[in-house]
Amino acid sequence: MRGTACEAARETVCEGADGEEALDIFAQRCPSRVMFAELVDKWSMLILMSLAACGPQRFSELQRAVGGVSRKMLTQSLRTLERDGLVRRTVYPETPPRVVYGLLPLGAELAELLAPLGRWTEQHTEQMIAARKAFDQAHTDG
Amino acid sequence: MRGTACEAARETVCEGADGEEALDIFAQRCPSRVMFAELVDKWSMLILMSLAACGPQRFSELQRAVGGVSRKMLTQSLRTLERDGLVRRTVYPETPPRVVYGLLPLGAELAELLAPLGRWTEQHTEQMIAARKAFDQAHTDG
DNA sequence: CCGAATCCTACATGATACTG
DNA sequence: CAGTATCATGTAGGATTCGG
Repeated sequence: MRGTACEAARETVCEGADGEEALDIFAQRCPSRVMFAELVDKWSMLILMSLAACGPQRFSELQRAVGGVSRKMLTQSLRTLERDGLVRRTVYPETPPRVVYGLLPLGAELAELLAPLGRWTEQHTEQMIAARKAFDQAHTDG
Repeated sequence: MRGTACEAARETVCEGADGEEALDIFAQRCPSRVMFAELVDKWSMLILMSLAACGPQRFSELQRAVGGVSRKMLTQSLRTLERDGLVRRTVYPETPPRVVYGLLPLGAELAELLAPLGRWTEQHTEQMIAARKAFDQAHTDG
């Protein structure tokens, strides 16, 4: 509930001197907000969901699984996920090299929250498109 | 589970001629993917979460609640949410004008999936920052 | 096969000023 | 108060090329 007073001082520097629990994604400069902004990235979320649904995958498998992702964005997103402790990168020194990405516990936890979001989107896409169409028609008389 | 074969043809045009259930956020050109990419927007998600946590709010209240959002982005995000049937905009023709935004059922549903995501982020921010620090140190010898 | 490094463009976003 | 319009710009992200 974000505390008792929703309209209260939200400009708290997000980390009180003594009180804990001060991390707040609604606070502009809070580390939580920064992390949140990074996590709610299209590619990162799809990657996590794919790894959760299909298990560890190679780079090229992931690129095929996540439709439309470029090598650059895939690499970049995987790096960030690895850096934050969500994904583990394993290199098998063969020739040609084989690299496998898998979820760490932290990433698996997060992926469990993401899956419902993905399902919900698929199940309500038509409804939202219909709403959009209605909205656009109602505003045709501009 | 994304069907049985995870490595199967993901390039399905996302909408079979007869079969339903074809909406797939992993498919590049699927309407679901487009919607998904729109929904996982930093500002939109924070707005939905704020409305869910604090109830209907005025424009300026929302701007204060969602730290760092500009009027432009707030307006733009609210328009999209309204267009997609997630948020309702109510104008009270007073002077000065009063405009209140509230969740429609569809938006409330989605917000329920978003709240855990926000909490999880706040609860694991420190852990991710620690992982990041460790990662960066391990790669200092580059 | 798995990336890193460059280059380059379009769009997202902020800043600012104006309106009803 | 609640926007809209315009301009400026940074950067996300695609295309391409090179390396291990």
